[in-house]
Amino acid sequence: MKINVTLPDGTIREYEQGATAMDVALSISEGLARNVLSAKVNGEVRDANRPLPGDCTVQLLTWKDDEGKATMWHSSAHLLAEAVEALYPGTKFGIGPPIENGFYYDIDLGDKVIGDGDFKAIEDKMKELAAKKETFVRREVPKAEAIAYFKEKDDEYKLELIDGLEDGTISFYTQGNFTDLCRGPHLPDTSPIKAMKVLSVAGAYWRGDETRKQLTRLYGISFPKQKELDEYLVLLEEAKKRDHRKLGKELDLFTFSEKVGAGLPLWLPKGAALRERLINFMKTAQEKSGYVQVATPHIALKQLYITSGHYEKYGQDSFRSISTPHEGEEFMLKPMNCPHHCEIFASRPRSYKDLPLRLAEFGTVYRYEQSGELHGLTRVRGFTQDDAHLFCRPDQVKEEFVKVIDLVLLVFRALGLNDYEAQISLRDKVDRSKYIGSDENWEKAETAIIEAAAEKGLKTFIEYGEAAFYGPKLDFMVKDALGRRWQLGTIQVDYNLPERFELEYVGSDNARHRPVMIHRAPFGSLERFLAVVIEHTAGRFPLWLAPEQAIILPISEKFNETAHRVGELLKECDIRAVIDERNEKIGRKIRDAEMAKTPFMLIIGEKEAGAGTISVREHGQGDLGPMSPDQFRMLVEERIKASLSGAVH
RNA sequence: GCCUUUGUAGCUCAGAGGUAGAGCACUUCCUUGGUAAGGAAGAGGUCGCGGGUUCAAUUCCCGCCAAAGGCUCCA
Repeated sequence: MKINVTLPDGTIREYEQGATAMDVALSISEGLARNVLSAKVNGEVRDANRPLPGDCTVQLLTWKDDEGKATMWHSSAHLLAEAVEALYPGTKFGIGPPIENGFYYDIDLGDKVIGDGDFKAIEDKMKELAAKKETFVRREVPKAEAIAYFKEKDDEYKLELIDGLEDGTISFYTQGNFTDLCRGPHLPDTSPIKAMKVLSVAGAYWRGDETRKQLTRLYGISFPKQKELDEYLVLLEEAKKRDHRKLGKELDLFTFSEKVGAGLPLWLPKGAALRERLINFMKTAQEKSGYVQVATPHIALKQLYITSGHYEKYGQDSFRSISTPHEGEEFMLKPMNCPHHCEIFASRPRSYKDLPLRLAEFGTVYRYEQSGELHGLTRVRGFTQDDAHLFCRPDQVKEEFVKVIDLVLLVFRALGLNDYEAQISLRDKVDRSKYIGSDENWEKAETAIIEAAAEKGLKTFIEYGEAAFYGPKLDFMVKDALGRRWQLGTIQVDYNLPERFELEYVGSDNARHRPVMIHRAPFGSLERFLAVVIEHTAGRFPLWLAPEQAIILPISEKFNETAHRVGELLKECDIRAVIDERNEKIGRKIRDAEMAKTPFMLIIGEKEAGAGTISVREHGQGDLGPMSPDQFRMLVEERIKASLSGAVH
């Protein structure tokens, strides 16, 4: 009896009954067989050495495939566990899955505390075990046996996991002396795991539940070649160098003060200049798109948030309300701008002819994040949103969505964020009880979002059940220069607030209708967005955004006066330039300007002063030679135009 | 909030149970120089804050604050 195996290229090969994916690989080439980590059989990832189920399709997975990596890392997690058990007998094990970059294992070490000083020993043990080329043996076990095994080991975590499994679907994997409850799949043996590193240790609640015991989580990563591990470690170093907290300090962008409070960034002049530039950029773009600016105060009566529903939902996690000398009067720091904007909409009767009404505000909001949540500029307690609320008729949703997408893409282009996709978050397919708003409106909005995204040619994926209870949304996922993913730019449809604030407009039928509200923030928050921009550009901001576009470097103090004249000239053509008048040699001034990542250095000495030119040096590029100030102006204009190309409409 | 780690000059970091050090930055002077660090001198720290142990604490212990890596949640 033979079985037919269909390969991805469509060829069909014949094998003996009981053949494995590894046999398939071997029949193609030995080299391929060496690289096979697991295999996709009829679309399901399985062990490479597990017998094929009969006629099937087989896709061999190697390190090049995400699933292959996942197999490698999953097996590495088991290897980590084996090493930990060998070093710390009696350790209990939670779960140990592969993740986007590597793997982790949650363990309970009892009273033993593990720190980074212990990593080396664990890595050495892992290497020792991996080199033994231990086979991963899969075994299906009856539930009773599985329970007995982990009762013996006194591992309550595994027992709890088994408790949730059906008899007949339980499998164990064993490599060397370590046996784990596991669905798999795994590598044929431990030998492909050539280079590994324990990266960090952290606390993690069992099953992510704050009320349950906190386990020790060990993060690690592994590679088939030492060189790849080294490269990965270099990438981590690069990420560290680009860390916006570090660059923020080095480039004098922002700071924090214990006296002011955690999570409350203080913007220094250069950082504030970045913010201003982003705000002006967005204001200009929004004006073109028919937005109007509004302004609202930083506090409002608590009742406002009771009306909006935010108090009930988030009141506990907000700043405590502010009381006044007046008995019973309470204000709150505003955690969002939408209720205020709703009241602006409601301030007078609205006609369908007024819609869409697009209210925009760079509104600073305050939210009490838990202390452990704070992180540089990406997670703060006070931040400024490039917020706007579009009040429109249900039939206008799609058109507005298209326009907002344009705005988001404009931002991405202007900052060189060219790798992105959009997540369309829709209702749960089955359970619709948790959503408010009529079925008809939801369908209209969901279709509108899908169509708008398609019209703009966005690369999208749909997530069912990810919509907010008050409406569907579109979120942009952006990859930065180091390939890290960020969620930026969100557009949300909201049926809830217009309902709660009883917003109405008069339709062409002279009847009252409820408007649909769209929340949108292309930057999200200026703080978080700048953090991403800093890390994406490594502090080398696009010319249009750079706080200082040029620095004038006189060769000696004799030319400071000429430098000032040039400075005035540049100011007149809106080029932001400063002068380094220090009593230092030119080499020193250049070095400092390079370190400060100033885009252009303009050198002025005897030659230039005589010829009425400036010698231009570009950051990271070197000397561009002498040119007239006017030529330099054109160069700057060209560069800005190029970096905003397509961004100007 | 919880777990692990950390907190010494503006920055990066060394150090030790007997009340502190380097480099850079800063100030002054010399130098007036051509594409990534010129030279000299000087100033600068209650060693995160508060308690405890000790003859003596910045060092050891406890508490708090802040930061880092995670967990959880997110309008």
